Amino acid sequence: MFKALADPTRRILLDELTERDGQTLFELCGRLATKHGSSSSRQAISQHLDVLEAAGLVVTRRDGRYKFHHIDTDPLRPIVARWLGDEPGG
Amino acid sequence: MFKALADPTRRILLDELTERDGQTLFELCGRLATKHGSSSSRQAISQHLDVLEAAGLVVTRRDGRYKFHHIDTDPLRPIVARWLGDEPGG
DNA sequence: TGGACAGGCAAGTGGCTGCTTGCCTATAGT
DNA sequence: ACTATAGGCAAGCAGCCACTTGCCTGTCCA
Repeated sequence: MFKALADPTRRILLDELTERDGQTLFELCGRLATKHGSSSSRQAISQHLDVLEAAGLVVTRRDGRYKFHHIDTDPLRPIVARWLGDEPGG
Repeated sequence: MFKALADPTRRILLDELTERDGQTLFELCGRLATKHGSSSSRQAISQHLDVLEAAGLVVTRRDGRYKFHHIDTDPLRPIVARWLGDEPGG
């Protein structure tokens, strides 16, 4: 799961899904190319999304020929509390 | 910084420093071999500590021929809030 | 001053990872 | 049925990363 966060492109994908949840692959491709100047191909982004889904950070929902990607931040919460000692307030 | 967390050995090192702060390289080597069954060599662990230090997660303090490693959890706090939307209570 | 201990630097190597390339499946519109 | 769109699968390649190996510097103790 930590490895899923290690890649900058994947973090940008999470940023995009945070800003606008439920985007399709092609939408994310366009967003990354336009807003972030990323030159990643469709396959590259698709594979990144696979990694994020395998890590549980992204859940997908199919509707016809579209596949919508939704962010799931639940796995993110305990990963840092491991070393912060479960102090929620900081 | 995320890449620093991507390696399991480095996460174990942070675990060790959380449990007992200010350990030397040789102490950490012994701990990892004994408690975690890690077969990492001294150089490997030294390089991991370098990565953690470069990421700002570990600060070092020299005292004679000893070098003590201290964990710094401050960089950990904002990294997840990026996607959690700064909700401290969860 | 010499030896043991704690740590560092640099080159080399194997495996993993991210990306590309090429082709394929499935749905929507006409 | 035909075409365009949205997405998937698999092989191959290049770069990076973790690890090893070998040697070196600096510090404590007798």
